[in-house]
Amino acid sequence: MKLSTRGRYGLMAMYQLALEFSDEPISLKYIAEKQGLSENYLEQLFSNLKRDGLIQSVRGAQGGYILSRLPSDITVGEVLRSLEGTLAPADCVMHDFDCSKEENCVTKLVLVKIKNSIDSVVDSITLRDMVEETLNN
Amino acid sequence: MKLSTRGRYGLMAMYQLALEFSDEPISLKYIAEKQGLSENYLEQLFSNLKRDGLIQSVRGAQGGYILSRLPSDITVGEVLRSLEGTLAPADCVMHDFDCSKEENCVTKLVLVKIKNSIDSVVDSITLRDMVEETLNN
DNA sequence: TTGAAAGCCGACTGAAGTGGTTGGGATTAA
DNA sequence: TTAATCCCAACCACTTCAGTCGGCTTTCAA
Repeated sequence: MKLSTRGRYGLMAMYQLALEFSDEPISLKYIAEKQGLSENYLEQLFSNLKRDGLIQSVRGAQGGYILSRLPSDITVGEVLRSLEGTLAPADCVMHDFDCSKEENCVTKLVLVKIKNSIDSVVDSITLRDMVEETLNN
Repeated sequence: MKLSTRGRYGLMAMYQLALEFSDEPISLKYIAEKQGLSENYLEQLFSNLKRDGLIQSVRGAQGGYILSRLPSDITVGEVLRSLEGTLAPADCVMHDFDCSKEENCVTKLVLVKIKNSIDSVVDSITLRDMVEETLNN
């Protein structure tokens, strides 16, 4: 029931982008150093985030990445789902899943409750919230 | 962010024990058949559940397992933690973990919120709740 | 104009985790 | 005494994880 490093690292990186949000792109190298992560690995994660429209890239020297939207308009849930896939605790809780033993599966009801609870938390926190939480300390 | 089969299968098995709760032990073979699970695999899971005092075993022919407490007194959280370990979405959220970058880690605040949310859901559902949910359908 | 800085992309890899299986005990009711 | 049952440890194939590596392409700045 662990979040993989993809989700965690990606969130740390997105937080950094939010923290230094401006019209200037920020390089992967900088983010990796700032957060103590592998630049090459982060690259893979950013490809997901870009594909899902959460960040934009600027190629060439002095290039880097920028958030596609305001930090207040990007939720932790969007970031995690982009990197981890659905946050359902089991496949049978996903929309398009056809569970053969649909009836009689009380366990599924429990799993759905867990999923909803996770969703409601991560969708209620934005990158801006995270930034503000830093500033308050 | 998935629950492994350990947690899911174990919960299904415990549900079966709750459903047929009496003073007679129920054999692993029966549970495995009833829920469509591997008997040998379930065995491993039951060793955890027994170690953690959630079930008691009766050896020998006509033996099997019984819940150690009333279904209404065993929560889904206890079952899942016995099988999966802590339900924290990352190691840094566990009690005894010493995170080197303790400060400056906003991500951890988010992870803690996720953990608390999961805990409160699974600790609020008992095996009896699951049984009742079946009977209502 | 040319080199360095950056993003882009696909292949590869060692280590760990998952989801079991197998075999051989020890106990006990019938 | 035998079959049913729990107990235990080892093994295994497969997948996922957490990166690394090498070689592109694009673009700014000197």
